[in-house]
Amino acid sequence: MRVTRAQAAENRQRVINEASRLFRKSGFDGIGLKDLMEAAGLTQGAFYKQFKSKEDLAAQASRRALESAAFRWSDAAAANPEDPLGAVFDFYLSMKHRDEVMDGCPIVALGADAARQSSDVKASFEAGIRAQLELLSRLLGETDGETPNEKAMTILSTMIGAMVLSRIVNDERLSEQILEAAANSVQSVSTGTKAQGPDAANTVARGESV
Amino acid sequence: MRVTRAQAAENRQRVINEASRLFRKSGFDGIGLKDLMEAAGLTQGAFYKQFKSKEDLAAQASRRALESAAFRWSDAAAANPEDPLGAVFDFYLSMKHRDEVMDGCPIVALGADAARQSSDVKASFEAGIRAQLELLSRLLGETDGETPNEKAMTILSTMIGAMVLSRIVNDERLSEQILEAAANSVQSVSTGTKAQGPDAANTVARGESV
DNA sequence: ATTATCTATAGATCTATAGATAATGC
DNA sequence: ATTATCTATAGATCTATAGATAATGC
Repeated sequence: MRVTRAQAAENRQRVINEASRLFRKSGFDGIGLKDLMEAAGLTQGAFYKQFKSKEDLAAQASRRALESAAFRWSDAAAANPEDPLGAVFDFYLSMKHRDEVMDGCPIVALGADAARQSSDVKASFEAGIRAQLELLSRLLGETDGETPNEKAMTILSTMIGAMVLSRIVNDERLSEQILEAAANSVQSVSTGTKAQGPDAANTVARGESV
Repeated sequence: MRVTRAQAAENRQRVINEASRLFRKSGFDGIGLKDLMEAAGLTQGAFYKQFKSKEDLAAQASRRALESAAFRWSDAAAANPEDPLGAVFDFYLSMKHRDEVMDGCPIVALGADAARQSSDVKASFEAGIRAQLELLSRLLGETDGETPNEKAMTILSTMIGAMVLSRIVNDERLSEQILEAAANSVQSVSTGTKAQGPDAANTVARGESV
């Protein structure tokens, strides 16, 4: 039954990865150790050789989720060198992102939960939030030393709030409108221009050619 | 043991009120029926004469929480007829609000949870969100018929996102900066002016005299 | 010899139901 | 007679631990 040290380390990573997805889907309290371990192909009994407690896993999984989010952000930015910032907004504020809770932004999926968790979990989130603020600041061209940048904080707040709202409401149309309004807003905040009419601004926010 | 019909109705309201607070504090999955009923001075056994299920109570309590939030918004607006919108921002984006989870904005406290709940719970939230959007639109003087208003959606997103973020991070200073950045932003979006320097804008956002 | 994982289980807690009780409401 | 609440409990599930097992690592 025992496996190699390398295999055990790999198993541990798989548990953390699955947990980072399943916690986002169900909340920290919405899924048990049995299901978390089974998702990684193990049984519940193996849990406590790898983790101190469920809370410990929550902190590890949160860190992983936020690292994964950082990758998605920089991937999106890298995919469009013309307008990296617009690409980040475009991907983040999309219906696709709204519908993929398990792989989407952990701040949206677990934000309310995280505020109630241990300081370790919150530390995982804080590190991820700082990373996103720094990326935004850099793309805004406002690395004025005094990080975190105010404009970046505003933009991140708008993005997260919009995604939270768009996931709560039943009305598909309202959900989409909220995302579009946020896209227009962050776009105009980032360019320093005043918001245009919905249609024009929306086109810009979506990165389509004019 | 039986009580009058009026008393029973009152008991029911007390359960809903307590639940609306305790769910915000602990999440829908973070508190059980036993504790919810005891908070209202009853025992667990009385629950199912009043509610169909825990999920049913979650929907009722969500509605109550959002109604209560609506009152706080209009109270804040009414308290400052000179600048009702600024008063709403001021109260919402305050450290006090950040620290009073049980009586604070349910969208922030339960947003991530609500997205996973039944359609009934989401309907409770959606109604409350629409009410807040309408109040914001009205205060913005943009009741252009086509509700919900885009500016209102952006402002609400920013407020909610900022509060979510400010509650997650351990660092008190960062937490406060996020709220201040959001206050500056929503203030400048609502007045249509471009954001000023942090200090000046902050003064305005806080409603202090210049 | 050590140990990663397994099966099994302890003890607590969760939602929901059943039946008793005592007061209301007719 | 009806019923709001109570006590008690069923049955499921949760976190965490204990001891067995079988393979690794020395």
